[in-house]
Amino acid sequence: MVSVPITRFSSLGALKETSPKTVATTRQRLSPEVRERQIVDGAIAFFAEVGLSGQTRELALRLSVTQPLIYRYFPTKQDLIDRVYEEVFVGRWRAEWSDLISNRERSLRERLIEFYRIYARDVLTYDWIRIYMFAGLAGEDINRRYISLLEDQLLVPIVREVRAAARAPKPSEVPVKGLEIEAAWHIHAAIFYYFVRKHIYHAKTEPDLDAFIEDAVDRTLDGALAVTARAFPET
Amino acid sequence: MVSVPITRFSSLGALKETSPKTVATTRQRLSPEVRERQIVDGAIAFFAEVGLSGQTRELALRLSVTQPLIYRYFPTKQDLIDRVYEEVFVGRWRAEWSDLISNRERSLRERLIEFYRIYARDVLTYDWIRIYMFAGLAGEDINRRYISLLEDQLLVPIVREVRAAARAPKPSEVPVKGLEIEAAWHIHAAIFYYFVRKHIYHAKTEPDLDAFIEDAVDRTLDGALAVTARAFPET
DNA sequence: ACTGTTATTTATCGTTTGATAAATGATACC
DNA sequence: GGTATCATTTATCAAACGATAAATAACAGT
Repeated sequence: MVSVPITRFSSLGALKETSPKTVATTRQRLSPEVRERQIVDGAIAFFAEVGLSGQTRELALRLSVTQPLIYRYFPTKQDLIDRVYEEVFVGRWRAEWSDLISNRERSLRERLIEFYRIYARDVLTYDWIRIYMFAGLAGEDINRRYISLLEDQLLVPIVREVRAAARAPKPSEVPVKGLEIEAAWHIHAAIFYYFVRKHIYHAKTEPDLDAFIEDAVDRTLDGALAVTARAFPET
Repeated sequence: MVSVPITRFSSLGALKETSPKTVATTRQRLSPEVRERQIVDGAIAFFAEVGLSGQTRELALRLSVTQPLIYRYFPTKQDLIDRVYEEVFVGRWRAEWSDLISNRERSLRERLIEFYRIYARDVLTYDWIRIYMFAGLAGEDINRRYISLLEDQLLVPIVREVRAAARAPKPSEVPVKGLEIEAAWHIHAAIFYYFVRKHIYHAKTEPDLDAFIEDAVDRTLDGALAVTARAFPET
């Protein structure tokens, strides 16, 4: 009931050294570009932590900004969420990763290990995996679109390489079965689930990430090769 | 503003045939046990679908009941959520599943296939996997407790059996490494992730579940055996 | 058939929350 | 240094939402 005057201060350090005469307990006027960037970044971290039903007031509090200011930059909360989706999901996939998988100058094992090291570092972050899961549970089609991308750009190439490594016929000769795609998913699932346990369940995980990825690729690739070789006994 | 009288009717068919003289557009008085059961079941389905931030009013609507009635059975919404957790998570794990894994009268492959067929049917349902993920994202410790249970009752036994099948030393002789537990997680992840794709992302998945499970066990177990055998070359 | 019990509903409260309008003040420009 | 611009804040609204109190009616027991 009693409106307590909240002492605000910049929690972001010096974003822009504008006449630091006083210790900025006063209002801070930033350029729209900088402020928008700050709101989007804050929203990503905030929604990743508490979910997309997090309140704009609490987000504003974390940004050390008043809640209506957010509405100057984003007309509705949904607009902000859409921007977060765009920011987090669009453009994280690198086209060159398909080439990395398909480059037969190195062993498939090495290629997969290198790919998943990069993918773990650049994609499977705390923010990404949580927002991805929140979006999935909310029924957004972003997940399905991303899965389509993965199948085209990652899983199908992996199946092709597994076939080649197992000296099995090319996909152009013998069509890819659904279970072979699922097998490629197994490799992916091993890595993905590790980060689900880490970032969503906050469970204990193997601390040596490089060793884990190497081991995960070894085991799941061995299995995929063995079953594929068994399915195509003749060369 | 205008309070529209909502025409209610029993959407549950005949729960209890109490003098079906009229077609029950009137208020239905159930025994507390039956009503509570109905609310809990409805809450499980409702929260699984829309998340734990779903509104009690909408839940009541789905139950064809008024919102305050829920509060007669559960003092707060959190109490209802806790009850949902208890109902969904507690007691779904069967103690005999550990024995199933450890029973060497059959091949490990067969045991794992049978276990995961049962586990998929009894545990990895739409309701369970979604509420489990919602709870994880909300930071509930239920997930961590469940993971501890899984490690003790499932993963450690699997590692023991993999060691035996690969003619490697027993865990009592050579301690289990973190990566071996992770390898057991790979098997689990393959199955689990299939249902995440199905129930959370609503993505297309292999329609033949039995075939999928058999194949998944084949591939991931092959990999686990190969790496374990490689790690212990001598018998 | 009458009556007491209590399951259920109607009405409503107080807070939360997304969103808007008006007031304020920091900065750029002359 | 004065002034216009507009980024930011203060004040507030309306709907949503959890929760409570009082009224109503279904059923059991006599």
